[in-house]
Amino acid sequence: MHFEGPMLILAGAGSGKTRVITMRTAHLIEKGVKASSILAVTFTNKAAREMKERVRAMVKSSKGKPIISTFHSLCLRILRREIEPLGYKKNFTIYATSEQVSLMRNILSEVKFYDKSFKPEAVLERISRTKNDFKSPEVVDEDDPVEIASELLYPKYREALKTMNALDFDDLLLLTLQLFRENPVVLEKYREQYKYIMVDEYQDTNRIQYDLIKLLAGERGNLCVVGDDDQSIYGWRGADLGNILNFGKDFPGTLTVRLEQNYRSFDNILKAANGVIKNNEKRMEKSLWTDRGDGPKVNIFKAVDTEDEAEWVAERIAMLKEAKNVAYEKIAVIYRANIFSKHFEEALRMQRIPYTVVGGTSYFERKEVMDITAWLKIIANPSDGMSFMRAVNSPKRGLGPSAIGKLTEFAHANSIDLIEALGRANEIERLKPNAAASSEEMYRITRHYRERFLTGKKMDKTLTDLIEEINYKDYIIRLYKTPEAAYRRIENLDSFVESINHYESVEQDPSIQGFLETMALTDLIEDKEEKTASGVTLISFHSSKGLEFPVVFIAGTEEEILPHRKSIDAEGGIEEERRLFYVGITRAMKELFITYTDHRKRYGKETPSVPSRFLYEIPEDVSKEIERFAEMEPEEEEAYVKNLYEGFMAKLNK
DNA sequence: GATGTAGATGTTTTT
DNA sequence: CATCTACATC
Repeated sequence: MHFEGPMLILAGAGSGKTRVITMRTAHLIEKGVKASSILAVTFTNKAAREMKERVRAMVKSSKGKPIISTFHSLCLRILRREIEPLGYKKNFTIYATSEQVSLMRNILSEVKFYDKSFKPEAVLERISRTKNDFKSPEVVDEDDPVEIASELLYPKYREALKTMNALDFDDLLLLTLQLFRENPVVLEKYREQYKYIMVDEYQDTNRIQYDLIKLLAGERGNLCVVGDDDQSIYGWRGADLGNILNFGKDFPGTLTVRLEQNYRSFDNILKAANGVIKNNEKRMEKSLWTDRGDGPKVNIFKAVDTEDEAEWVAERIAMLKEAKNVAYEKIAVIYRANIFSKHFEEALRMQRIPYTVVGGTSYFERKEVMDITAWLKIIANPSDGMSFMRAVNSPKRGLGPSAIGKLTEFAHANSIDLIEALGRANEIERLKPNAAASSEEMYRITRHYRERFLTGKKMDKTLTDLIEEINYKDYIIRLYKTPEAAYRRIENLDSFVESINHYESVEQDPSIQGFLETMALTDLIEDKEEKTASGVTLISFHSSKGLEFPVVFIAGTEEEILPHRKSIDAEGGIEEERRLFYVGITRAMKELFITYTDHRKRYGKETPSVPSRFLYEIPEDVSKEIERFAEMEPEEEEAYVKNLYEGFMAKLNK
């Protein structure tokens, strides 16, 4: 019901965070606030989508729609309109991670810095941190060669992006901030537009996001943030816990509300979670409670090794299904690193239990999708050099390093982009006739499809024709030896064409650029997978945030895994790892199993495991260490033995 | 351009 | 141990 002025809602896990934001939005509109002057910012597309749906259900459509958007989409929308004073053109391209990597690789080899110790990824990570913390040059660690190199490489990287009229993810936020700082008139315009601002998952905001929000809220200070300091798990990505801890100081007159009632979990689970998280020093005192009753105790199981751990989890899942008829979809296995999924995949396959792995390679990181996207990108933004290099090589079209070198030189000398250089290939004297012909051919293709994408409809047909024209499918078939592999790739391509079709049908004003943006900012496969996902969920702690499952297994609760080896010495590392564990525990609604091993193979070597220090923080009266056969109902045991037998048979058959 | 191989490396990843 | 990558060799 809060109306104006700054507000902080400390919302514990399962306390109805999203509900609070949507209700307040509806309430504001009811009080006469214009819907379009309300801005709600989230981190994920999923959260934004969910919120949109809930608001739509609560607010009459005649009242208009509030702006509900992720940080990145919001900034993108602003930059599309306002970027020119910053020296970019409006048709800029967004570079995804892999494109950043190739660009950095180029830069490294150009500067002759190319020494194996300089991984483009490491340099980029460093640069990203510099961008996000606004880390000033004086704090450079002189002993760290990557840091020193990054100082040198950062300007080159920026410059390269700018000539290609491209932005990386960080730039979306950074340039928007720069725009607001340098351009009071523009800032004022957006301040007038967004009079009521809400931020979800505030504990995950980084420095830039904080500055952006603060600038937008301005004097008015109608800022309402929702978050849980105990669930801040993205410190390594620049999230600054200080943002939420100091909110009251930053915004005088803040009204703070704590939501401590949990509507998700049984009490024993909550007590375990509270017992763990209270050991953190850097937090705001709060304690979750529930009126749901105790529920079963938290089960802790010690497995012999990783294989045993995975098998036990799989058997236990089979048992839950058999004896209690728990649907697989209600069960999740949570682990520290994605690499651990394979153990569980194997064990579940053995038991013939269906599962879905969350995370891993995303859709637009797939080669075939990226190749075709590169063509679309040079069509939308001819300055995009990285995409040009990619397109020209997939499939190969008679333009090798030497021809491209000459083209680049020519483009540079005449201050034109590479596409234009292709069209004027006949003016380049040293270019071989074959290369010149290939150039003109490629020029013709890009021109032709640019024309069609700009004027015509049926983008999916145009795209299909483009794929045909460049003989892409033949190239894929040649590239992958087995027909199955090639087939899978072609299927992916078809679904890519399908997604452009879908895009065109839902968008009011579809364009090739709009499609590329949707692609860059949302994982196109997201919606699709959400509907088809079935079976047991295998997921990392990080990805599990925001989700809930009736039954949860937390695996690998050992020193050097949770807390992870690399975070033990890091500043604040242990506390963040503890929050990770806390997030995992609070995903469980009814039953929670926590496992660890006696010994496991590490880098090929058998090593004894040490139970995680966090295990000892779970109060004894809410947990129990269970034995293989212990605490089983008779029918459970029967099912268990039956499954054991079937699992054994499956192994034999395999 | 395909294939083989030594050598390095081993977290989390909202966009 | 398993996987990736850079580089050599055919």
